[in-house]
Amino acid sequence: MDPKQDSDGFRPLDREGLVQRVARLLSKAIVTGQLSQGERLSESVVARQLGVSRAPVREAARLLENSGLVTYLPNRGFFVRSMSARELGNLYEFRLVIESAAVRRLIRDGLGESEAKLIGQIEEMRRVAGPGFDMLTQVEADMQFHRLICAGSGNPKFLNTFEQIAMESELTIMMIGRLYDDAQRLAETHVPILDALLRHDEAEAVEALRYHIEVARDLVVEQFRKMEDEQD
Amino acid sequence: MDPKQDSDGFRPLDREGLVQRVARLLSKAIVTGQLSQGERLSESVVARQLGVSRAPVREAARLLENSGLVTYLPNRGFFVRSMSARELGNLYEFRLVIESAAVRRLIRDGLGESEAKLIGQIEEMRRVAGPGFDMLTQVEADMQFHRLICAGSGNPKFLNTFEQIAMESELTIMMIGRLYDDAQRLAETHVPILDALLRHDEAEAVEALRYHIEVARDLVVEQFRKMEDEQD
DNA sequence: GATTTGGCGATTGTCGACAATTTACTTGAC
DNA sequence: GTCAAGTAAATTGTCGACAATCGCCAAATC
Repeated sequence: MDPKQDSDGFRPLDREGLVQRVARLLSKAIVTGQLSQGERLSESVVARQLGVSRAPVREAARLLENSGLVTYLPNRGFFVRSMSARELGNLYEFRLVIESAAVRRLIRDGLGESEAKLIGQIEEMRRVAGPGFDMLTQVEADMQFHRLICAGSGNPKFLNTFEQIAMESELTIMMIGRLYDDAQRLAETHVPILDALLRHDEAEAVEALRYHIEVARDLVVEQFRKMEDEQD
Repeated sequence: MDPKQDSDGFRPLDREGLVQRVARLLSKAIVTGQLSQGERLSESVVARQLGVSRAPVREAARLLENSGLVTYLPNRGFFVRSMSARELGNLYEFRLVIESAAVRRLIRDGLGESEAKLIGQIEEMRRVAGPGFDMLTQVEADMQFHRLICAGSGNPKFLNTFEQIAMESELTIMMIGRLYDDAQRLAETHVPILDALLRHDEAEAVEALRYHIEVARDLVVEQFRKMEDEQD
C-alpha cells in the first residue's frame, strides 16, 4: 500500500468545521451587502436562521472580528463593521506598508515559483475584467495577485497580516458597488509591478506598487465620499 | 498554585469580562514560563483550575491565538506556541516594518503629546533597568516605548498589529530567560530613536529604530541558538 | 514479527438552559 | 410637556451535559 502522495494537492477531506462554514456564510453575506453596515448581528437570530446553536455562531463572529468585518462591543454584541473615509485611508496606508515590505523580500530572496503564479494571475485578471463577470470575481482576482506577493515573501507574517485585512479591503470595495467600469484599467496597473519584479528592480517595484495602491485608494475613497454625500 | 495575583499593575476593574481575566492569567502563565512551550492547554483542566466553565476559557484561548501565544489544531485543542529561530527572525523583521512605518507617520504628523510620553518612558526604563526589578517589568517597560510609537502614529492599524505581536515578542524574550545583564545597555539604545524623533529627522529615526531592533534581534536569536544547542 | 483493525479513554464540538446585563418602555412627578 | 426613575423585555454571559472525534493500545490477521 503506497501512502497518499503528499504533493501539492494534499487535501482529500473537505471536512471543514461548522464554525468555518458559518464564518464563510456570514462573511459572504457582509461582503455582498446582504447585511448593511452598522447592522446588529444577533447571535440568537443567526443561530436560529442557520439551524445551529449560538456557540458556533459566536466563535465564527469572533473570527470575523479578526478579519475586521465585524466589531464586538462587550455586553452589546456583534455589529457589521462600518467604515469612515478616514479608516479607509488608514487601511490602504497599512496595505502599502505590508505589501512594500513583502515586495522587497520577494525580490531579495528571488521570485522562485512565485514568478509563474504572478504571471498567471495577471492573465486571470484580464480574463475576468470584461463584462459578464460579477464584481466579486474581479475583486477576488485582484486580491489574489496581492496575496501571491505576500505569500511568496518568505515571511508568513506578511501573509497572515494580509489575510486579516484582505476581507476588510474586499468589504470596502464591494461597498462602493461599481468599481466595475474601471476594472480593466485597474487590472493593467498591476503590470508595472510584475515587470519590475521580473527585472528584480526593488525601487521600481515598490514605486509601482505605491502607485497602484494609491490609485485604488483614491478611486475607492472618491466613490465613498460621493456615497456619503448622497446619504446626507 | 498561588491563590491571588492581584499585584500586577493593572486597574482592578470588576467590569472587566471574565474572558479577559482568563486571557490575562493564561498569557502571564505562558510569558513567565509556568507553561512550557508545546504544552497542551486542556480546556477542562484550565476551567477546573480557575473555577469557571469551558466557554470563557475557550474564548480566551482564541484571543491568545490571535496574539500568537497559542496555536489551535482542529479537534485537538490549544497548545502553547513553540518558536523556531527562523520564526523569531521573521517576527523581528515584521516588527521593524510596522514600527518604521509608525515612526514615519509620527514624524510627519508631529509628535504632539507623544513627545512627553516617550521622554517619560525612557525615564521609566532607566528606573527599572537596574537590579531589584524582575525581567518582566523591564521587558514591559521596553515594549511600552514601542507601543507609544505605534499608538501615536495616527493609524490605529499600526497599534493593533503591534499589540498582536507584542505578546509574542515578550514570549520570545522571556524564553531566553536572562537578557537581564544587558537591560541597561538595551535601554540606552532607545535614546537615539527619541533624539531623532525630537529633531523630526525621519531618516535618522528609522535608522536608529532599525539598529535598535536588530541589536535586540541578534541578542535574542543568539541566546536562543545557544539554548537550542544545549538541548540537543 | 509487523501491520491492520477494533474498541476504549480522553478531549473537543455542540447544544439548550439559566444568570447577568443592557435596552426600551412605561409610569410617575415636577 | 419634559425628565427621571422603575420595570419589563430582549440580548449577551456563563454554565453543565451530551455527542462527535481523535489518539492510544490491545487483539487479531497475514
